[in-house]
Amino acid sequence: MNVGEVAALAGVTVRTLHHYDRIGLLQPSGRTAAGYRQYSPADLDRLHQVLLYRELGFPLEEVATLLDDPSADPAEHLRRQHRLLRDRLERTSAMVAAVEKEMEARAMGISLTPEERFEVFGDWLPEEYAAEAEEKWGGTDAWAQSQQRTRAMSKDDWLRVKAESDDVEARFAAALRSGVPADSEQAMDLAEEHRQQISRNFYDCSPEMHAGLGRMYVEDERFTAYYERVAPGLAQYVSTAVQANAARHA
Amino acid sequence: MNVGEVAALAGVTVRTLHHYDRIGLLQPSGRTAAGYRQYSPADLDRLHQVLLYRELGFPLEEVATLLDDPSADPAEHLRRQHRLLRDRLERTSAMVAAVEKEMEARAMGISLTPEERFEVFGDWLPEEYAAEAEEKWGGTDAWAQSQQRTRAMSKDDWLRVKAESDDVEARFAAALRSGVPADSEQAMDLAEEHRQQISRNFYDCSPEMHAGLGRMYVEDERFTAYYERVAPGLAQYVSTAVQANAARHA
DNA sequence: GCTTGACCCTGACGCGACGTCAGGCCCGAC
DNA sequence: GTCGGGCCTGACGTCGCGTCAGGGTCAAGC
Repeated sequence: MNVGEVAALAGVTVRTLHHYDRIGLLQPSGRTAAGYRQYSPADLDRLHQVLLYRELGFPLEEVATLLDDPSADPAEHLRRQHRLLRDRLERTSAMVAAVEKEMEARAMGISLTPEERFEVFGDWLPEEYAAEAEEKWGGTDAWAQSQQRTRAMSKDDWLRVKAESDDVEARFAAALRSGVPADSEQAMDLAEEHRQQISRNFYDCSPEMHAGLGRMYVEDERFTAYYERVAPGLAQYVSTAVQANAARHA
Repeated sequence: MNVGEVAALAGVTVRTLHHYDRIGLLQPSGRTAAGYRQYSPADLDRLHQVLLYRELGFPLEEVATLLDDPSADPAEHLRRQHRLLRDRLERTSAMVAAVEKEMEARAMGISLTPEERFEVFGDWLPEEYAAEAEEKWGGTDAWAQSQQRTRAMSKDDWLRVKAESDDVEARFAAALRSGVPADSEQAMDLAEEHRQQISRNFYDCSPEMHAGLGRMYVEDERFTAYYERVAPGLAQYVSTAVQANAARHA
């Protein structure tokens, strides 16, 4: 195969293959009389490895040493790639969860601290700054800001949305008071209503996402506090109902 | 907050913040008399957005236009980020699955085509090259190569491993012949043995991974063919048993 | 009040991984 | 034989910073 074909197959540009050739990362095993690069199956194999490691963020030079290490068999590469990909999967889900949390916080008018927001990034040097920064501007105008931001919605819209969610919360509280089990059909129906309300007014909320939110309601104190202010025990109640409802939809 | 603190909090270098300042992507809202950069909570907020979009692969200039677009409220950013992150999650799982498939193919001595290997990369221009390249060197020495590669294992080791898996396959076939249901305890025990064999000899194979392999045995014709050669109906049988076993372990 | 060490500033150059011409050769189809 | 598409080799440009160099700032301790 010549460069153009390989490039098309692998989804890279010809220039990239030229580059890999020049830096010695992937030298085609042959050339035609006219000097055309000729790639063998083994070359493609190597290219595949290169692209995987590149995708995983390795600098090309390191990729070269990895692949040229004679003491590393292909199975070892696969195991390493597998491990790294799973790490990445985990990190990405953490980021997804963080974004979902932020969305829900906005919807409920709760504002997160900067520390939390950055949590999913750096390579976490914890405490240290946490306390210090908390001091520095823990109780500023964050709420007002958050409120103001939601002003993609008009004030009327916002009031309507607020009324809607107040309504569901009140009915949740009533169910809790009258002893309706949190995993009963009635409670699950309320949860479903809650989910659809979020989807309509804020962001598309799948049952799985909703279950995640449910867990958060009891794990994050601010969300807990939000519901506990409506009625004691409500956070746990809503959490259970929401998760039961998600299980029902699975 | 001054640069050092922000950098530590966000997990970036001071130089990065300098850079973002100069290109106008994130200009701190204030300076001290001595010229020290002073970052406000709103600045941190913006930095957070910047880092998210950057992580998602946007060039900084585009990030700036996104964030400066006055017609885009924060909720829209969250929705977009959420969407992009889920795409990424999907792509990463696809890559994980591809690596697992490759590992299993190696373990079973099956070799994949280059097209398949690259499938998870490019932005897929399908057919077109597929047929052509298949022609070009569909039936080369790939098998021999693959065998040779596994020579991180000595020949003796390989024979032992092969004997082990032949044994389990034979017992699967026997169970199938004597009418033992594929989701019976007996079949699941065989599946579990299969899983542990893989883990011992090739790579750490969780029940979920094993279930994925099980699906592949009936979805990919080459894996199907492998088992069908041992006994007709065995691919489906093993697949069912493996998935049942995985469900039992969940 | 003065030193000291940690932190901050602004250039300015360097680098990795290519993108993007420019100028020219090659090759199969008509 | 010529024409369009593909290939070649420089060589310069770009993006997102890393890495000094040379110099001011700030709080702590003496």
